[in-house]
Amino acid sequence: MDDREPDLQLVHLLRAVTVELDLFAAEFAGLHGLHPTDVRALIHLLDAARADTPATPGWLGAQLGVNSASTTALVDRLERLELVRRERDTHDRRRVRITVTDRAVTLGWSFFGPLISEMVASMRTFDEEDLATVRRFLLAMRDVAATGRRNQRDGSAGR
Amino acid sequence: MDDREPDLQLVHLLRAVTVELDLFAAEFAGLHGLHPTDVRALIHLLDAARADTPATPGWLGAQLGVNSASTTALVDRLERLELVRRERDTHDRRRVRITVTDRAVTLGWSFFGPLISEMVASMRTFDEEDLATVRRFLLAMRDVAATGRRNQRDGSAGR
DNA sequence: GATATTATCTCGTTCATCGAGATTATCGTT
DNA sequence: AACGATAATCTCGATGAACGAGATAATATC
Repeated sequence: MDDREPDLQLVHLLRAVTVELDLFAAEFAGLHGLHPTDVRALIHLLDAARADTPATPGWLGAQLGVNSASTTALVDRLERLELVRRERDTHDRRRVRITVTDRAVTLGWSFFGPLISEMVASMRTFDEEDLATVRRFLLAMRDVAATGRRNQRDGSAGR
Repeated sequence: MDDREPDLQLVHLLRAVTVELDLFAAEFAGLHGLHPTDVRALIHLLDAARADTPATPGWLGAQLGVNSASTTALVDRLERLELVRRERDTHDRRRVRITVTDRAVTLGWSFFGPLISEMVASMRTFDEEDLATVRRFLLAMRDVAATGRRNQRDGSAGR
């Protein structure tokens, strides 16, 4: 907490935020008999539904960084809990479309709703220019992490 | 990605960053035969070492949100990999101090070093005032998440 | 010095995740 | 219009991370 370099302080602060959000999700998972991965999956699926992006097991597995066997088991779990449904794609019948149920939307809202509301409320203390700066910052950090991830994977394959 | 509410966009962007960082850690874990939890533990332990905060199994378990049995198993794993050592506290002999080895520091640096460097470099494109705004923002979001987590836990116990 | 509290660990069970490979559907070639 | 090649998903068996319940040991409290 007493980094000389002010920039390092920010790196750790960013990480502290991710730690808190992860713990928040884990707390929710435990309370509802879900596993952390289930919650992460739910987030991505709800996002996809809201953006009208078609979700498939393959896509979901890629989002979460788990292999195909685990993804099948994951979708099985969510289906058993009636949070998602599997539907064969009519155009490409190798594909399975994962759709979220109303129950999942309700559950997700009960979970994220209060948190999001609080966050938005907290953002009200920032003016437009500040928020634009923050957006620029977060976009930069996301890209650094995404690029770093690719480099890590590819670089290690090369040794 | 096309939220009407600009603030919601920022919430999702913040989450996108945490998703990327989690995937980065998972990637690293897989490459080194570690589990995601091991990596998370390592981060906290390296932080504690740098800040000279004494780390114990109980403290570590609280940081990660896992129970005492899992924490014991976790420390066993890390000890077997020679990333940490257990040392009985001389003053309170119920306590075990977890200290990181040089190997852990090296490993952690090889992992986070490049990412942190890239992040710091990217921060150079922001002036002092911008970074102060971002710091204020991240502190606010961290507190919202931390408070929300407590409310979630306490509120559900009350029903 | 008995009792309660705190910190860590042990045991047995459950189930998420993995690697390898099977299955089914589609695409491009000839 | 049959062919191997590629793609998407699923099955199987094995491994081990995480949990709950409770044991053990040291310290604090009365």
